[in-house]
Amino acid sequence: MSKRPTIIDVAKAAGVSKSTVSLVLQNSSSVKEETRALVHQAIKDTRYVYNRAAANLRGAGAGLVGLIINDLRNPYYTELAVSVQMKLAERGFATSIGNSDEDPALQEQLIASMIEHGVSALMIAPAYGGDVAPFKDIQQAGIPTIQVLRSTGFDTASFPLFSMDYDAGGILATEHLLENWGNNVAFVGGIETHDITIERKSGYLRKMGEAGLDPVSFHGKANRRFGYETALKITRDRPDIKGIVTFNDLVALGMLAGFAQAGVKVGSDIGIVGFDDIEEASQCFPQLSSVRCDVKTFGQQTADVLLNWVEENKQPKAQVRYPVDLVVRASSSKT
Amino acid sequence: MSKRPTIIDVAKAAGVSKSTVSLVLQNSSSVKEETRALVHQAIKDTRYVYNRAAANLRGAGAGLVGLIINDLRNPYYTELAVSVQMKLAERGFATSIGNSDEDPALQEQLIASMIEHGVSALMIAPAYGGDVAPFKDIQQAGIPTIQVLRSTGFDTASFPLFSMDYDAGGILATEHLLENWGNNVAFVGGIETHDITIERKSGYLRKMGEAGLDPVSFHGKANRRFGYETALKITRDRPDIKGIVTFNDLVALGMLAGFAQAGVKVGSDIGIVGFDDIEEASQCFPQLSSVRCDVKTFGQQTADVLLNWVEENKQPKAQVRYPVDLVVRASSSKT
DNA sequence: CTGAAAGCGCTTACAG
DNA sequence: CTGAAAGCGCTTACAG
Repeated sequence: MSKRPTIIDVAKAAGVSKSTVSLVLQNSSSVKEETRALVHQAIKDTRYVYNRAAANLRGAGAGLVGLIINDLRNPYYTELAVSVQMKLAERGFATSIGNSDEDPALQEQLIASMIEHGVSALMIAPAYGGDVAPFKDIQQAGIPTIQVLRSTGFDTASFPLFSMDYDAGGILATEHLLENWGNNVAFVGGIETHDITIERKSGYLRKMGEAGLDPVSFHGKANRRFGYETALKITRDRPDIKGIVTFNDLVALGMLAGFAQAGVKVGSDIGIVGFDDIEEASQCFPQLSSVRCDVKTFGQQTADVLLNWVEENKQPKAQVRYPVDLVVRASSSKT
Repeated sequence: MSKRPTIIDVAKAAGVSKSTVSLVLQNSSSVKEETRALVHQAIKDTRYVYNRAAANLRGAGAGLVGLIINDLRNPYYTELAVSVQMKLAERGFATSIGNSDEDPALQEQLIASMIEHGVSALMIAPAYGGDVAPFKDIQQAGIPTIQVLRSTGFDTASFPLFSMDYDAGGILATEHLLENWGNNVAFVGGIETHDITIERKSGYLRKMGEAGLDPVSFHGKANRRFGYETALKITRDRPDIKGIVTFNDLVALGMLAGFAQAGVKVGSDIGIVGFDDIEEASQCFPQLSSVRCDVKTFGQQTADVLLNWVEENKQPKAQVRYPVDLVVRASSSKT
């Protein structure tokens, strides 16, 4: 009741030395099956709980992985965080999480905190505009770290970048709209200078260029509100635009609301394709066509890669891009 | 480069003993200002990083708080998790997170993991149907723990319950619909047997009872899909229903899509009130009336209470309910 | 206000 | 296959 039992208590109860208990705890193969059973019974009897702080101090891994996300409220990143956390748990690791809220200063603080806590590895969807200093600290601490879903133009040799083939996604969306909704196709959403916007827009720009068409874009925060406002603006100022590729589904969903408000029928008056294919895309009205970025599978596999790096010292490739595809639904199917 | 510096290295650099360094690290008031400055300089020079594992082992708090959520993908809980995590970070605590995915077995595993990691406190939005065993373990480990947003009928003396006044919310929503949309008001969503469903429905049942009306309910998972399907079903089978209180906004948002699909105009043919007032409620079309449960403020304040429990040993009250109010928007304003 | 000493609960070579 | 011993990097009384 009073004190947490230690391996010494377990050792006494099992009638072995504490080293043996430690070995059993680590699933070492050099312990007789019989002894192992004895120890496990003693663990139950004493209600022993492993003390990771002590183990960690002595050099064992902390069994904790840090996950830092630029915007955890965005369902795309929520899904990433959940799939990563659940995969880590499956492999026996706890997850320390932090939302940097797109703020490099907060991100720096989170990184420092996680280093202090001795995380075994780090996965970061970075905020833009940060300093390199915290990354230097990570490097010095020797913590395996993967950047995900957003490039910051950062050293990918030390910090591999795992992302999606956004460029291909932009091509698919643009081709589809050009074929079905004529030449006036616009790109909506995303801060113009961010690398991820450049990536998600590149396919659109290329396709428009190849077709000899002038690209039109509306840049801004990648959220519902911006989509909503831009839908109203397009209705008012650019009724000639008939096809829209959005930076992400959130923007597209906001546009759905805006066009509904304005009385424009999406799917017959105008075609829209989102980006990410979050769950809601198939559950709104009209259902939203979207570039499917299967972030759940992405999260699981990337977590596996990171853990393999930790456990087997297998350093991943400097850059990996997962494929994407286009899911066509009512928002871009002429009725 | 090779080895992480320790307080001994810092002590050498500063020309003091390691005890003094430790004292400075803990902001003890019994160190001369001059010495303190010396030590801080040495910390910078040596690029020292505090080793929490060692501190923790010696009895200091881990500086880690565990957060276990039944459904982290639900935006209401995402917002809770984010606001809690950010408040904890502000107060110098890291957050270990786990999504139990409504699975009591997973929840049990997460609790075990967090106890192992020596969390200083725990906040749990519980899954239903769990065993008491893991809670016994928490109790034995003496970890301050608050249950949030969902009651499980569990011992609130040991595990205080912080939630919202759902009952009052149900009353507000029902009164509003009864006044504006006639007597045929239904309740939609939520698993019938869950305590939280009973709480969120209680105000509706009472108001209907007082008005001498028969309640009508459609129970099921609290998600968009169920809302969508129920909207189609109501259109087909119960066109007499003119007002709807939903279990949460997700269900209401699904109904918006379903009614749009069916050609029923929400806000003129039928009135809907959601529950939670997640951000999307004000960014969909038509905008959704909702019972506002300010989960962001709730999360921040509850995190503060939990940390005060940890740091000042102030045990919170057994049960606390935050007030809610009704936000009326287009979905229930007759046009 | 600061230093010397003990000890937190583990893991890791090293013997046997 | 198992035991005795050292030590990880801190904190905490206890002297001075």
